[in-house]
Amino acid sequence: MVRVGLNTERLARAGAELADEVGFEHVTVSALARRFDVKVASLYSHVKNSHDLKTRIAMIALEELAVRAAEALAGRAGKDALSALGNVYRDYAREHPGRYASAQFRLDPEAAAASAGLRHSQMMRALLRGYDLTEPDQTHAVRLLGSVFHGYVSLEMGGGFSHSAPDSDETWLRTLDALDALLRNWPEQAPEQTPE
Amino acid sequence: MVRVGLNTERLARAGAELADEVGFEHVTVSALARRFDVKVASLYSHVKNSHDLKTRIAMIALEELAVRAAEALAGRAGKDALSALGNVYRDYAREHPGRYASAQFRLDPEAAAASAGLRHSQMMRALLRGYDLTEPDQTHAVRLLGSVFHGYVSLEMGGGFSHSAPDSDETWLRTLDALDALLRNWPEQAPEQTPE
DNA sequence: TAATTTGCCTAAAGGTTTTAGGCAAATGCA
DNA sequence: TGCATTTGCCTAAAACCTTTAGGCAAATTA
Repeated sequence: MVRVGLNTERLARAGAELADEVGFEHVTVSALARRFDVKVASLYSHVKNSHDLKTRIAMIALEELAVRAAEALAGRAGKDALSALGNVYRDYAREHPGRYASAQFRLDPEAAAASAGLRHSQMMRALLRGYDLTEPDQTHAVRLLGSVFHGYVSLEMGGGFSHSAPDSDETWLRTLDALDALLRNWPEQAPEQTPE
Repeated sequence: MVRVGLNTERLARAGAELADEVGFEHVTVSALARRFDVKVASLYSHVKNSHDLKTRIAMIALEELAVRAAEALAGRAGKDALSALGNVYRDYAREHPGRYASAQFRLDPEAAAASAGLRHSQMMRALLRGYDLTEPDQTHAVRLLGSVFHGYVSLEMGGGFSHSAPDSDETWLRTLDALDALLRNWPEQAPEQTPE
């Protein structure tokens, strides 16, 4: 009886690869066992359950994204930094669709705290130092940036922008232009609207 | 042997309710059968398979969203229309989280064509008539708006903005302000950046 | 009323999840 | 080196979900 050498780390990494190949929603403990040519039950010594496996995959993705983001931001500021950060998310989603999807997996509070999630918002804040925003606008802007990046990438991955002109690459560039313009020219709180 | 009176329509509607109660990802043919107190196999006369069921739920959600959006836009223009449309998506997601999630379900081309998807982008375009954008900027703006609305709502639903100040409602208002400012002041294509 | 269609059923096969208990390989220690 | 312990993968089994096939009875139509 030869041992394959499974462990939690290897399983999670293989799970991440599997996610990229078949989609995060099709990652199963069974499929992972098959990939190691091992019986399913064997995995349960290394991973608590299916949810645990998915959580670990998500943590890998968040970590990889954070590393790339930090690299991308190093030495850049302003629009240059904005584009670089946006491209990190977009490129990662294209290279690793399953991992990217996993990063949206809802983590329980404990996992969330241990994840790279906080670093992501810290990097957004670092980026915003190149613009002239103070609290609470900075927080609003962090959330807006996150929304645009995530929203754009997920709609694009879902095929929302394909098969219609103009090219999605073009829109992406214009989106970055628009965000930059918006951040440089962040509006005051709008006066209350008076209906009629 | 009493008949419950199943049909495709009722199943899809019940599926949508189920989605709101247990989450779209936990909608199963089995659970739906249980809800009608009927054997699982019975559903397969009305619904092709699990994927078909989910597709139908997504179509319901897209349709309901389109109806709400049309109502919200009627008689409004500019920022007023922008806010109304954004609130449609956000409020729908809060009232019907499972249905909202289903609207992100990737439809195959045939279902997509038959869905209310097109009406959604047409309404975005209608909204943008209140701003001064011509093609291809209008398309860019449609995509940006879709990204922000979807991104914001899905991050907010995922708990991304909770437990931290300022309030998510506040950010939402400022996000609408920001989008309005951006659309009123849509930037020219930015000059190419020269690295170094 | 008879014929047809339709609706729900039983049966069954195959896949995923998860727990329990067991044997053998690897490791640690005398 | 030899023995004890730990660890890794196994078999077995229960529970649940998906899907197909074939059947009988209720509803519909002629």
